[in-house]
Amino acid sequence: MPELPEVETIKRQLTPSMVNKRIINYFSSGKKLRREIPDFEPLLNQMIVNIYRRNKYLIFELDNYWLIIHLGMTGKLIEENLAHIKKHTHLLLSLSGQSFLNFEDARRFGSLDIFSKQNYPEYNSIPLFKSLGLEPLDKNFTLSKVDKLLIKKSTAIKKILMDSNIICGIGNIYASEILFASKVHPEKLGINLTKKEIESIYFNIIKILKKAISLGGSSISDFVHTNGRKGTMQDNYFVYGRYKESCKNCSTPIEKMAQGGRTTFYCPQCQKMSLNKDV
DNA sequence: CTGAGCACCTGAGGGC
DNA sequence: TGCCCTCAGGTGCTCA
Repeated sequence: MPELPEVETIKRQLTPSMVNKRIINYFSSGKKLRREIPDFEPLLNQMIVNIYRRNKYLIFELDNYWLIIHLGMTGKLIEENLAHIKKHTHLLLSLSGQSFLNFEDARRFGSLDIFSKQNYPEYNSIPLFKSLGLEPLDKNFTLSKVDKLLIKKSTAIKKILMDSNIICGIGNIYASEILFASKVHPEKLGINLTKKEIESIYFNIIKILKKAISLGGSSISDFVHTNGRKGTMQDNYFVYGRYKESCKNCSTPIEKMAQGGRTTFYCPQCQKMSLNKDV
């Protein structure tokens, strides 16, 4: 479910209300998620110092630990005033100030991990983050770095955009939207992209992710904010989920195809496969 | 190195 | 009402 804008939205909503609160109790379903879940006992009496995001992971910095949450496809983090264990609650944190953080995940593709700060003083040294690529909203996400990464890959650009070891946080929705905005065919190989195409992709990554964040992310079926409300970026899609609907730019019916087991949406007119590399 | 296929799960929606 | 099928914002593994 959630891509960078959705996870960033959750981070921004949780930060003001959770930071400086103390974990005083917890409930764990004990069920296996993407991985076996850890023992949460060490979290007791830990203060939430800060909350970060890396790729699609939420990172809770505690006094002595890092609590790492991935929402998978259907994960939710809901703040509530009552302890309410629901059908798909996997972790319920009881916090000082009579508030509760409920992690629900129906499909269980998410993950919960704990690392000690003694072993990993900086969260970037945690194994989960070791091989991750560039953060699109960081200062060091530069055109020249993106150019160097894309131009050497003989892989379809859609798959490159979704590879978090190259660029972080772009999933199936935003990859399609970024390529439409950039007028690049999803199957064009990295090595065949022109300078102009790379530049356009670079700027549209930033523009579209920021726009999605400003709209509170996309709510298609599962994603909700920490208060249960929905984001509105889904009303602004140009291609995703618009198969056979007319292109908002040229009225051509939107096409879809499979790439790496995921559905890619594109406009066959606006995103023609240009074969020449240098124009 | 590359891509396709599949596996991990539950739930929603369509067709009959 | 029920069954069977397909599909879904993610990731990571095998195999050719």
